[in-house]
Amino acid sequence: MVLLHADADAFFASVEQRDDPRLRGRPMVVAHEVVACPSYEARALGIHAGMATRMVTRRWPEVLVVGYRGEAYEEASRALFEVFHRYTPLVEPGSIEEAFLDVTDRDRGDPAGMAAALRRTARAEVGLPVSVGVGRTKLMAKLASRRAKPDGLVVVDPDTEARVRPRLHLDDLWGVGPTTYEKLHAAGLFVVSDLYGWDEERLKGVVSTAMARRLLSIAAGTDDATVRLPGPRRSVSATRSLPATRTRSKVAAVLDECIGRAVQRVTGLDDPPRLPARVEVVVRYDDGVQVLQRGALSVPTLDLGALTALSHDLLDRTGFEWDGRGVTMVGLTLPLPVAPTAPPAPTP
DNA sequence: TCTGGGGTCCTAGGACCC
DNA sequence: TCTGGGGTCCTAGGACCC
Repeated sequence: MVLLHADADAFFASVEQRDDPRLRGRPMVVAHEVVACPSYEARALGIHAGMATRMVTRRWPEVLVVGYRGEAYEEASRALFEVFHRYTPLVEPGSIEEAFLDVTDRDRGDPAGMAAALRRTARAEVGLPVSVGVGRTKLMAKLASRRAKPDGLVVVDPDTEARVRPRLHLDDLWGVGPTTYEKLHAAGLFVVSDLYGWDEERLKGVVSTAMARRLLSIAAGTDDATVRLPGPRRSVSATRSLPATRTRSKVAAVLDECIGRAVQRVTGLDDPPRLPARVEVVVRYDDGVQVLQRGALSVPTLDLGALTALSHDLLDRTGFEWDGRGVTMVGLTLPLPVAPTAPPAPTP
């Protein structure tokens, strides 16, 4: 197997720098209330995603701030994936800006050459820097692209893999987050080689069944190398951060704007559109706590009136008005049914 | 200092059925 | 009337990813 993991660097910021020459080579951030994506020049100053925008501009007045342009990023993503598909039909999106590509038997024995060609094409035609990692499994390709950033290429060949794999730290594994690592740590497991000698039954006493299987396959070198084509989108969400507020009308107005955006995106997804049967409304408070409320529509619909009525109901149920904290984010998710029915087969 | 504005997947438990 | 074993579907809640 030869897998590539292609990952655009500082994606939102790179799109902005591409579209506005005045931003190129300068520290800048894509941000609303907080920073969503700093350019590499801004990262060099110590700026990272999640910082309050006001703090950034106060401390680094030379940093330019631009707003979030969702449609521009989606268009750039489409162009990027169009390039990916020239190298193989087997493309599994990881997010708007990254994908696994299975190029087994297509790379003419020169995966590095193919990866370099992909990077050149993305740069020339889409105008974006893309880092690429090459490996035998998804994990290896992913670790390689992480190592390749920014704007680089790293190949993990079998010899390198054999050397590196046992020494991988468990919290560097994709899929192992703080909660899981805490459990592994408590069981005395820190690196991949610590898993040698463990079996599934025993590891299931530490982490969930699925996680135990995944970890043991990583230790055995038989981890996931299957690139899966994307299925239909499972949900669409729209959220928006705002300056901490307790004013009901402000929160409701931002939520209404999110409903509009989400409905538009669902409508653009399929023809005819799939209709949500439920709505989830989320609120984040200024102490960082998030509250989610879910509710069912009486009938699946994209009708703005019905969605707004239910969403406002759910918003009330989050208790945002009376618990004294300010609201710093509000939004909603529309879970979508898997495609209703396949189109009828053509009649012979 | 643990976020933005998006997403996916897993698991537990209840409802319901035979 | 109660118990039991087994299956499926749905939802809530988390963990995790960029």
